[in-house]
Amino acid sequence: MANIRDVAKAAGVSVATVSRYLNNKGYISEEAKRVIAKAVEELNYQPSMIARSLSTKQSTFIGLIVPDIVNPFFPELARAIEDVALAYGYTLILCNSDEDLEKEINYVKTLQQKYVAGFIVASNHVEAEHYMGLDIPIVAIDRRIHSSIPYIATDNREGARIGTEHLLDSGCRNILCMRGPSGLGPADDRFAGFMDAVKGKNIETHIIECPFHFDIAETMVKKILQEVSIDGIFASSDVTAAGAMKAAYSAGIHVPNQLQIVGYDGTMLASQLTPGLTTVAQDLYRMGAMAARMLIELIKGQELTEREVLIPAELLIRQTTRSEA
Amino acid sequence: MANIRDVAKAAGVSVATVSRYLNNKGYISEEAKRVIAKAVEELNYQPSMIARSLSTKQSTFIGLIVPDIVNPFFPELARAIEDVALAYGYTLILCNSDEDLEKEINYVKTLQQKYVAGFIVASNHVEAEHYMGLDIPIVAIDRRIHSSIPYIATDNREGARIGTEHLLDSGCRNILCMRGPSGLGPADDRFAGFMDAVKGKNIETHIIECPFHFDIAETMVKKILQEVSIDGIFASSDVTAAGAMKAAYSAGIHVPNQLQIVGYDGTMLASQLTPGLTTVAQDLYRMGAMAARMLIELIKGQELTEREVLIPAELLIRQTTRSEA
DNA sequence: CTGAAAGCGCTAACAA
DNA sequence: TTGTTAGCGCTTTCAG
Repeated sequence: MANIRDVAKAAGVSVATVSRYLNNKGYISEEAKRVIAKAVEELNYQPSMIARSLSTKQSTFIGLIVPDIVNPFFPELARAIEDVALAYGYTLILCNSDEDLEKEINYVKTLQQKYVAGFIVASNHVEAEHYMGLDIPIVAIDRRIHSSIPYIATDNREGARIGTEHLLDSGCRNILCMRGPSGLGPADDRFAGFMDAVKGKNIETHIIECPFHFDIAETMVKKILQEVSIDGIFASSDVTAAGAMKAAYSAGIHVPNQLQIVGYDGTMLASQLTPGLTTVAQDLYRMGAMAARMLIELIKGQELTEREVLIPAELLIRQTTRSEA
Repeated sequence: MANIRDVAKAAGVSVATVSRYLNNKGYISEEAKRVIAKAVEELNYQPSMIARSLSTKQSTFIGLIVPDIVNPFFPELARAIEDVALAYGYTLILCNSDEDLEKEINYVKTLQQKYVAGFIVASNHVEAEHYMGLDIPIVAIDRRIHSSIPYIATDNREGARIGTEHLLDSGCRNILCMRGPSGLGPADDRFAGFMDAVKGKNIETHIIECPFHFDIAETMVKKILQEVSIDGIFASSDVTAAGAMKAAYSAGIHVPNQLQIVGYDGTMLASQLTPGLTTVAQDLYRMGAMAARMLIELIKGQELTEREVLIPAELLIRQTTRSEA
């Protein structure tokens, strides 16, 4: 591959001029532009980003750290981030942390060595010290990792309130809340939203804590259905809602006639289940795109107008609830 | 951040010696090793991969090009690739091509500028010329892009045969085959496998071509169910199978009592549907891991023992079929 | 076994 | 407006 010197030679100018041309910096005569453009074209020249990075100490890589891309929550996020990154000339590095602190720290180190321009992190380590002394811009997504780090998420509390209220409006009076792992920010917020909705309403509630896992959810709900009688379930994820649907099916309980269910997340899964799952949808794409935009502003040294942004959730009514009048 | 010169100075040796130490190259006295190790430790030194890349013209980035990471087929693949990449010291760059040739070409160019060590491509452009003159190792996954490019996929034909045969074994005699887009390698192969299974067996078959899209599948199947009478469906993806399940539900047709369905892919979706979807599972993780291993061998300049590998598919029997004796 | 020095390709003063 | 040149941090001959 041709390098900048070849281009300079071919165009009969110095490398400095070529560099200026490439970066639109400083004055260049029209004539110079012309010859350089021609040389670039002829040699099919493409500047080495590596050399540029070494020289400027900047790069066009963005590191995305997620627990596991296989979790259906993350691909859409990643997609959005990738889209805006691409638009701004950045490329995305994908890292799966498995919620493993050591792995995460390792990644941060590795990417630092590779001069990443910034990080977008969906992680939940409270002791996020390894991000602090980094002097690389960071944006936290979905989960707040530190007060000093800009953060963007869905308004989980309000979303859960809306979802639960829908259950109430649909006639449920005896509700099971499948809350997510306590200590996990979004799970706690959703649980709070659930409580907001039922408080003082003379509703009988049952609370279980259930990880975001299909099989476990199915098992837990199967057991619950034998023990108590309920007419509604608020699950704090689509996956656990799907587990609940299966448990109901096995128990011969008809959804939504005997039991109504609302999920949370608005993933594809919810729309592809039979019957279609009513769910509180997060605008994942918007969330990812916004995070990417924030990060890029940070990278460019701009001040953020908002350091914490909450994106509203939206109720998607489908067939697991019967919205009565 | 400290650089190699700082380390050399602190250790009282030359940078060359430090470099040798870092790369385990050439002879170094035990004494030198000791002092350098100490200096590295004290300065918390981490070599700059960028500088190293510039010098060696190699990098530790692997580019993964997929149509869309949101398609549930790809995350698991990406995960596997990332896992082995990480194990070998590489990091993964994620690229969504949207099946758009221009976008794909652009990515290839961009990553070339960033000195990627190799590509893993899941794409289906027959005119894959832009990959040819690249002198960067490439491995194709799921879809064959060129005879000169190593390729790894599931044995789709055999998988489809097994899935269809299961329908036959379960008593179906009147089968709808929802084949994928013709011209697409895997879709064609699966269709061929379906035909292999039914040929000469006095089975009534109906063939429709259906993109891998839930809503479209649902609509098409709804229509079919009104027109003809069938007792089995072979869908060539889980998503379309899910659409078929929903169509059956709307039509009041019981699955599996009146209609049996088998999907293809073995995604999470299949296991989370109610009833659980019988499906032909691809070992996506294995496929991805193997692709990554092949690529890394290529990067290291080794010869591949096999340039084309087919991974067997496995039938996962769940509740949408009634395996009779 | 070790060190000096010449690059890798590009950017950014500084001079002209 | 343009060119010269000194780095960026590391690798790699080539002498010693």
